[in-house]
Amino acid sequence: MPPLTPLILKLALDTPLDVEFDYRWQPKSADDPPPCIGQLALVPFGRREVVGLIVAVQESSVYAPEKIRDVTEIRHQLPPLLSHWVALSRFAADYYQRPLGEVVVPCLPKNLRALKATALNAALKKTEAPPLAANTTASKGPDLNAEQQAAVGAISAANEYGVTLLFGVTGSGKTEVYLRSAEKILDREQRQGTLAQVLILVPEINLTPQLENSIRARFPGLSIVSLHSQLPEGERTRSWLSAHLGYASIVLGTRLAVLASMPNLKLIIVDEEHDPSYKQQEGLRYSARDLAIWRARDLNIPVVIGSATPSMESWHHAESGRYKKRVLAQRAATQAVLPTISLIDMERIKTTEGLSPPLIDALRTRLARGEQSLLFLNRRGYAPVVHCDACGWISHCQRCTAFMVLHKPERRLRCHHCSLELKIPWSCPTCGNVNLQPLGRGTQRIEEHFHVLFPEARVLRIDADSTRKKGSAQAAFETVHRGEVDILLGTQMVAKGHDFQRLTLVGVINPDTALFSHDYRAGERLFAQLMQVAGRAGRAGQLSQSEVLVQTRYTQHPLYRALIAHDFPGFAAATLEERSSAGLPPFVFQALLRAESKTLNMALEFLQHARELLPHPGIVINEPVPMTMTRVAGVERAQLLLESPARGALQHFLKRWVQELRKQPTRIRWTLEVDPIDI
DNA sequence: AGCACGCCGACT
DNA sequence: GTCGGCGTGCTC
Repeated sequence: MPPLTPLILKLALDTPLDVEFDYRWQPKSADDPPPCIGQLALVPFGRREVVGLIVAVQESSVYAPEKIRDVTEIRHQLPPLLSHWVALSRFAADYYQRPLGEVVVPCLPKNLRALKATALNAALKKTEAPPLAANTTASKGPDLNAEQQAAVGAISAANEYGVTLLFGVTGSGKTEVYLRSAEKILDREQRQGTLAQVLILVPEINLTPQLENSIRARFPGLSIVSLHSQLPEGERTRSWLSAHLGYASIVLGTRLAVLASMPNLKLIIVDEEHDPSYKQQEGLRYSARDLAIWRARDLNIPVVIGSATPSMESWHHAESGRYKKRVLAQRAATQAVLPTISLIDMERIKTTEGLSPPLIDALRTRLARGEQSLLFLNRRGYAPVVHCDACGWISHCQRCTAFMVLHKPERRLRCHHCSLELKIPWSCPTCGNVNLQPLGRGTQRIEEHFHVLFPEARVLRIDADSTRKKGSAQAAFETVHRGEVDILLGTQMVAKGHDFQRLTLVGVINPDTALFSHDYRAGERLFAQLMQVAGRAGRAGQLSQSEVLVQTRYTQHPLYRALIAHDFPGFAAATLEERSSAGLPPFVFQALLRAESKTLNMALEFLQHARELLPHPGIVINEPVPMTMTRVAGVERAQLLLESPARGALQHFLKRWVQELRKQPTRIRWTLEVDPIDI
């Protein structure tokens, strides 16, 4: 019998050390199946055991033989992750400057990286294969208009990589284009006898169940799974396995689903592509939209990104011809028309509790007609600050560079940035004055005033505070849909997704602060948010003309002029012009090094040191500066902005720079963010 | 990141 | 006399 020769396996493990670890695998018998790339393995690591991904199988190691430890177990029961998936993970790791193991291990469901394989085995048993002639026949959807048909035709005809930007106002039927394109591609592949899968990414978890139900109804013969972070662990494992085994024809998920293993992926759709929640803000700080596009290119398949208010990056690419642009200019429901948007000039008008007479009149009219109104104020709580008229005391948070917000129903002052919470002080902490004043207005204060103004109206407030309990947001929205609410009032939570059939008025209070933000993306976000909330009105069409009223002190501001004209292209052109002349993205590429420390000086000194660490031709490294919100929960924060007109040059520098930074002896926590969206 | 070892202050 | 603070060192 020939000697059984051992193999060396290289594993990616979930550790900040940016190396792959060598392990020995010794066959027990001649027919012991050898491990292969893409399989998971349990290995001893230091004093514990961990699950890692096999990224190479070799004959020998450069590492001293006595230091190499044996693999504990290969997870043969799980088919290997394919090279496309590993390539995607490797790209994400390189691009966002993290070790491969920190990408590939945490994105697997917990049951796959557990030390015992029992849960994995149970989930494998429970994950059902679909009937092997799967029925791709879709139930009949609504008729498409000419624009929709043209978009579906172009998307589904493509047999190769290409990015289509589907630019369509809310209600123009983008979802229908997604579903019809998916249907055509699944059908085409089935007729060719190949298996196909479609990945649909959406920004919000709470909008997923609705879309999931409508997709299920459309494709009764197909297996459809959803993937998002709030899924119970067992279900998440089964969904993931279903995608990985090729059983699920459609995977619907939030940003984390972009890293789902889908061996037969043929089409990717990214809905509301501009939405900031596609950007992961901790750990691996990736953009799911950007990774989706990379993935499509690697697989040579089409990708559709859709929005009524595309990101400047995507719009720029569409204008330059790099992406194909498809426009849906009309609302799809036959009688539905766009709402009229008007500005209320707050410079000239007297208000009561922040509400102008025209807005109050409009609300009164809707109440009389039995129609619904929505009031959008992106500020929760009763008042953002409490103030003492006598001595000037203001409700600062002790631990953050922020104010404590007054929450009247809870009788608390709350910091929205750390967990700090205090009883409302009965008198001024410095001078004893009992007459403390709430300054400014939040949703609670408007709600209180509505009860005075319209005692007969049914008012419902929806914000993070009113929906703390699990399922309460869902329940609140159902109340609105049942028509049991006359005036809906809320923060950005009410701006997304829901079609309110009886809604004919949208009021916007105090959107102006974003116009003067230090963050150059604030305008882009405000425009998107206002278009989105405006889109809540007039979806059904059978009621009277819908109206959007925006209270502002800057009626001549170009953003508002474009808004009332429903002119996103005009707004985008002006914004891109500004970005180009100011040298901002998408015309330059950025990275941000952030440092956290007990004192601001330590953070700034570390960044200054980092700045001088390496020569950096072609890359501008700005002065270290304190972050806008310098202190959060007692930690001081500063940042360093890097800019370059060349993405490749920036990437090349970051790689070497991070290697140097990791070597620095430091007690300072730092993070690097590539393509930051909050500056 | 974990997890251990190691050397100094306030408690049963 | 021990419990425990977090400094520093290592992980194939």
